[in-house]
Amino acid sequence: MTKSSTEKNGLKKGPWTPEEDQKLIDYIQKHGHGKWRTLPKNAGLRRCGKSCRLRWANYLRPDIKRGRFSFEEEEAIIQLHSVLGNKWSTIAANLPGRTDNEIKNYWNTHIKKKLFKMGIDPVTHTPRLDVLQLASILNTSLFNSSPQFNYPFLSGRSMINSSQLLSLLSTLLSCQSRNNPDNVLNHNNFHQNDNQLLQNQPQCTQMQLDDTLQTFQPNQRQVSLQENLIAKSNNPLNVDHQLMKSKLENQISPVATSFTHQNTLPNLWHYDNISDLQIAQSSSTMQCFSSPKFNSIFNSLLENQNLCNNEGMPNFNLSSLLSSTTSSSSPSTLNSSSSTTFVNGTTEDERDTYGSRNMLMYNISNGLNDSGLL
DNA sequence: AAATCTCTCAACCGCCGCTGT
DNA sequence: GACAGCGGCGGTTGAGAGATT
Repeated sequence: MTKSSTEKNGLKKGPWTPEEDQKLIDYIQKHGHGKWRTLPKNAGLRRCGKSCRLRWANYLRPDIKRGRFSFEEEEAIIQLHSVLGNKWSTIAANLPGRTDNEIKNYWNTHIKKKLFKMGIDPVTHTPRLDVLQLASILNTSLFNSSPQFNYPFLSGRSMINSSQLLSLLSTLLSCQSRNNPDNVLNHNNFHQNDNQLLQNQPQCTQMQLDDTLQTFQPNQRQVSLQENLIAKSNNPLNVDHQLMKSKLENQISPVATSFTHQNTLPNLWHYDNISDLQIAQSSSTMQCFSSPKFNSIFNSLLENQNLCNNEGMPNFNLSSLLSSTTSSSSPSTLNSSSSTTFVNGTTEDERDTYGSRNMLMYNISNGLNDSGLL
């Protein structure tokens, strides 16, 4: 039985016809909405009240904005979701002309995937643990012992742009998990399509992986967003998440706030305005990933067939991996895995680095500071 | 050109909280 | 306080369009 032919208790279900839409519009324009239970009968519709309310709220309402989500709207959704979770109606109240259903769909079909590919857990908005552990290994192996790979503008820092590493490693892990896509996603309560996402990753031949490495161009917006999320997850000001959440929920006005240029951040998804800094980052990253050392580590990762255990957690042997790939590293580098592993977030160095860069804190409502408190 | 696969999003379902009796 | 009715919300489904083989 298809949606279009479904009938129950004499009530029609499935897609609405233009005639039904017109009847509903005419009735509401004349009498207003509300009393959804009795509305369909009065309007001459063979639909349940719920169906009418949904049709009106999600499609027929005159103030509904159609079309693609803007980058500003996307930013807002991510920021609001990081605080509110799946409170789609509350999120929608802050996006003029957007419905909760529309936002929910957009989240599930676009943003969630995008965040996942960036190495961010879309549920917690924190870096994926599997990616973090790999990043830790690579960071330790590559950069602590290879000063030439440090970014010029970060010279002297042992921890370089980890979010770029996260992004690459997320890609790599996605390829890696193709043989067992459940590995990475089981613990995230993902939508069915998310497994498809991983299954759709191309088979990782060496040539394709080389291409991945050669063409990997970190996007500054991704980097900024990741860094912001990392900062938030480690910022002591954000510890009381519940308090922040309730403050925000109280603060959010049911009257939608429009997003002006001044309270939104520059659109960093675009590749168009690549700054010198980005070029420097990209070229340095290219240098890193084309290094023999990186290839060595990377090949070891690929050869490791037991990357994740049944719980979806990384399950590789750090010492064997490092000993097989970092023969030129100093003993202190090898031992440093215990002190620099990201398991609970980041190192002291990174807290310092990311904590000062709340680059993408979205100004959700006037009066809220960066921690979400008044 | 046809078959198959993938993605999107409108619509449904079930649950929950609020309100009135 | 208990119950019923209703509206609202979030999770899920599946038709159909578009992309790929």
